[in-house]
Amino acid sequence: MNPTPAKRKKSVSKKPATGRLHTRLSPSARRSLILQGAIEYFAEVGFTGKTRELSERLGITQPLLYRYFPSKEVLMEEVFEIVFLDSWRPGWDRLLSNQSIPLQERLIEFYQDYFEDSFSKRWIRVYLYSGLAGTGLNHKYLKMIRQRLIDPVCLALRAMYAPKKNWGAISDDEREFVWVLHGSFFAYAIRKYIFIHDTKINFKEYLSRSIENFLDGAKANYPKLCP
Amino acid sequence: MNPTPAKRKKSVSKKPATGRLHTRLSPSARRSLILQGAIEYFAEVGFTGKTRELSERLGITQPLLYRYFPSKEVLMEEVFEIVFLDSWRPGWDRLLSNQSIPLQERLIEFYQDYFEDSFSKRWIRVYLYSGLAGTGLNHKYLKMIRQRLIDPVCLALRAMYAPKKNWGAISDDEREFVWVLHGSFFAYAIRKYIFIHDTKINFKEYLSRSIENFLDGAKANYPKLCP
DNA sequence: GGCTTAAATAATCTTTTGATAATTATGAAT
DNA sequence: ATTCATAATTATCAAAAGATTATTTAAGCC
Repeated sequence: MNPTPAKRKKSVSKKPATGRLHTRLSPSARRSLILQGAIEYFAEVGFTGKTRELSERLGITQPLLYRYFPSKEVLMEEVFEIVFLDSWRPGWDRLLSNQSIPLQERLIEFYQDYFEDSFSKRWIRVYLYSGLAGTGLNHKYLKMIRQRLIDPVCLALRAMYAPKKNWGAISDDEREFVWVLHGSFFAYAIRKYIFIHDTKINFKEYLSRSIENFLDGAKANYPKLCP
Repeated sequence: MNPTPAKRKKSVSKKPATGRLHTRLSPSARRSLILQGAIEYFAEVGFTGKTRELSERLGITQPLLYRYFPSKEVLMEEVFEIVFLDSWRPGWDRLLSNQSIPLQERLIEFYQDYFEDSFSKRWIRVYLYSGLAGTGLNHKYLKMIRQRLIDPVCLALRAMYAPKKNWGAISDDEREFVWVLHGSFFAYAIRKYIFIHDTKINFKEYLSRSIENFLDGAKANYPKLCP
């Protein structure tokens, strides 16, 4: 039996300067702030991150999160959704299919952007955490990459190296051929940002060299994929 | 105030067949069993897995884990250690440097093994969890791969495609060239086992095609890496 | 078979953390 | 300035999960 129910320490206001104890925002503004903070936070610490810590960073109380998101899981799902699906620049579709530029240059430009946006320190952890957590979003993401990146590159390779062949629908073998390139960059990002593997290379040179090497191989081997 | 301290239900023995309530093993035997079970368990569910669940699988009580490992973290670290460092078959060193076999065949054979052992459903999650958790083991692992795989392949590429050039020490540019191949397979494993991406391809053909494509590119581009 | 050691268990503690209920106080409308 | 709807807080719950203590019991030894 506790003798006295241990009176709580008087809470010290975290914004002492202003007279207001807290700011009152419109629901949409607050919701958006929370979401942005959550992306930031989960990207950094992973999805085992704690709601209390998140709220602290946001400068709000933990229960307030629950006013805007019914559960941590729902909040996480919205973060996934944004990171996975809203991270494709619309211009990339045009770029990748733009036949007036050599494929090599298209790929270099695309991957320079893509490393800034997606294969970045900011996102790469989210991808992996999401994958490990087994959310269904992975499939949506892979499907998007297939439709907007893999398949267009397949078509470009056909046009470049075997334009006269009688190709049917794009096969999984062709797709895997292109995934090799994409995967090698994905793995590079993991090594760099997850495994913290530092190398003294010129990134831009690395990029063009990898792409050039890929295309040189493709010239010899992609045509063989025609049934 | 609870009226009566709620007598616990009489526990039902989980091994009812035998007369013994539990088996008594030597410390080393029990420890080893726990470690094996932990590898199995954490590989399956990740390192957010629960000690209670692990103990249940092992057919022992949860506190018994603490008799052999002071904390869950220490147990996890031992699992990492085994998975990362004890997973290199000694024969691979000889295979990769065996100049009497074409490099292409050496690589195919190596990666067939490596996909069985390391880039397997069993291990790939452990790699990623360990990386995300930021254990120091990543560096040891990368160093091992560099010394035993990347560098030997670099030397083989030099010997094959530019034997007369005057190479110095292996450069990071050369290493990254080879990491592209390794990374593309790593990414393939992640797609397959983490993102559960199913493709209808013949794996062995995929493997040889990727390696062939890599080597065809290397023939044209690896010599350019000579300073 | 009885004795003893320590392997193993049962019971329990404690901390962490997601979530809810009750209360306060902000800022727009009047 | 007063009112009032609701944004935000304080206080609290409840379950989960790592860890500890006290007790039981299996197996080697005489």
